[in-house]
Amino acid sequence: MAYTSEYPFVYLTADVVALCMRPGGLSVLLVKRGGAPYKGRWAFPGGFVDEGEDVERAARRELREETGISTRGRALHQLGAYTAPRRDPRHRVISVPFVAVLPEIVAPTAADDATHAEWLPVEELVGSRRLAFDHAQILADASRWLSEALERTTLATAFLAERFTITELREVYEAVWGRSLDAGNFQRKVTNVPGFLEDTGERRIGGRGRPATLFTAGPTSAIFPAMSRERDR
Amino acid sequence: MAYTSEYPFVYLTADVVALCMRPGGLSVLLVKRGGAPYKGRWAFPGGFVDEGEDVERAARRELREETGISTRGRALHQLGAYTAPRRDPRHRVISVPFVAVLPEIVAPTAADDATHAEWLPVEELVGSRRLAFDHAQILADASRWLSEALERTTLATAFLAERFTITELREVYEAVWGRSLDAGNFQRKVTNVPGFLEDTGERRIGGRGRPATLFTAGPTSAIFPAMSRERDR
DNA sequence: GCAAAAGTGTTAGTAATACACCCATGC
DNA sequence: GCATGGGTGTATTACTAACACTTTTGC
Repeated sequence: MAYTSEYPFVYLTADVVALCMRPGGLSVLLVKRGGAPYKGRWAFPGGFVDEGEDVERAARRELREETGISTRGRALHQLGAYTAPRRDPRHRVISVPFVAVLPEIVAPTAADDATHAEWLPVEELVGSRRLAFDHAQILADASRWLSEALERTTLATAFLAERFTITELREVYEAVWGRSLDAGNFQRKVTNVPGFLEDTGERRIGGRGRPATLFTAGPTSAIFPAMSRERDR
Repeated sequence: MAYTSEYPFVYLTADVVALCMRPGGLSVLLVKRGGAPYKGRWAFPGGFVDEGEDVERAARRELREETGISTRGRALHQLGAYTAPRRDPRHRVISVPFVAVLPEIVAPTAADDATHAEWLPVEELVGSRRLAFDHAQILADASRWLSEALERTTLATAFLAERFTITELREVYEAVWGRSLDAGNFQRKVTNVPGFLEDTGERRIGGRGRPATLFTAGPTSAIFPAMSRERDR
């Protein structure tokens, strides 16, 4: 099938910046490129949007096809659009990346086209030249967006299993913000936001020290007043 | 000139949501569409991005061509990308809108293709069906973005002339947030943010009451702690 | 008992709110 | 003087930050 046009056009791709917490810290799901351009570099799962296909749907489809990971029931956040004329050396390709926050569960499966997918720590990638296209910039923008989202929304719970402790929640904040938080003050803050956390009445057993209460995410998505990240900027 | 492709493609447009303060409140610059689709409805200035052209540059160019208004030296903020498959009934066209905040100076000139441009109050447009394409959604998103930007950044000064009074600045906040603010507390807040306002030493003459001090915008772009918009959400 | 982790109490400091009140101008 | 709008003072309340302290478990 061939397409013709009297005017200049562009190709449209959807990418997924999938994030989760792993022992090495905040990590992002990447696939190693098997072909040109940027062969051998890492890139976000993603690909061309089909004719008539919704961009967010395309992002979910590409993630599933390339890594086997499903985002059913999870919100994706559109980061914007990356449109620089030469970001892809072959054609003008514009990318609409979506951020997906996932709990640490699923290992990616072998990809469909002989590439392979892996979780890599965000911290090791930001300054490096290991990412293809403008994906280092997209990752930096995703990271900044996430930091700000954690201030005003309850998104941090999306990194955790259905039931979690307040310490696990605090560790998400500490990993994303790159600083330690006072455990006592954090406890008080999050439990005083109505609808943020729901007490299950159960305790986590088996750890050292006093058993922690298990919570589930509540119905609220906004945190007011915001979690405070720093005194000055 | 004709273009061919073996894969589905899209057209890329850049639009400008130009905002300014007018007697009727926060207003947006619109052009009346002279042709199909949506003939007779209002739309943001904008149009197709040229081959190899930067999207932001295209936005500035289209605004200038259609309304005569220059955005030299002013920051544009990319709102994201609007990509729904049927947002334009003719072809798949994706729009990258940019928000421009302008002082109340320039009346738009006659447009280049027999359409005409006008400033219309945002408040009258949000619920109405007077806008073409998905521009009502884009305007709502721009309005929300602006409200949030005024909390954390010094963007409000971009609505004002080079020299302005604190009351004029407060009126910007009141118009965007749709609520009145305590004049005394507002005064204290903005003057205590280092680098927000710079005292020119001059006074506004000719008004009623005590003459107000004239300020210029300072070098700071972030406000910390943020301006508070409301107690609860 | 002791270490470890969860969770509470306490105090000080900072900022937002409400509103009273003084200041400087035109008329 | 009086009205008008600019600007400051002050008390209250809300939240954050620092950190001491208590609770509850495993060993």
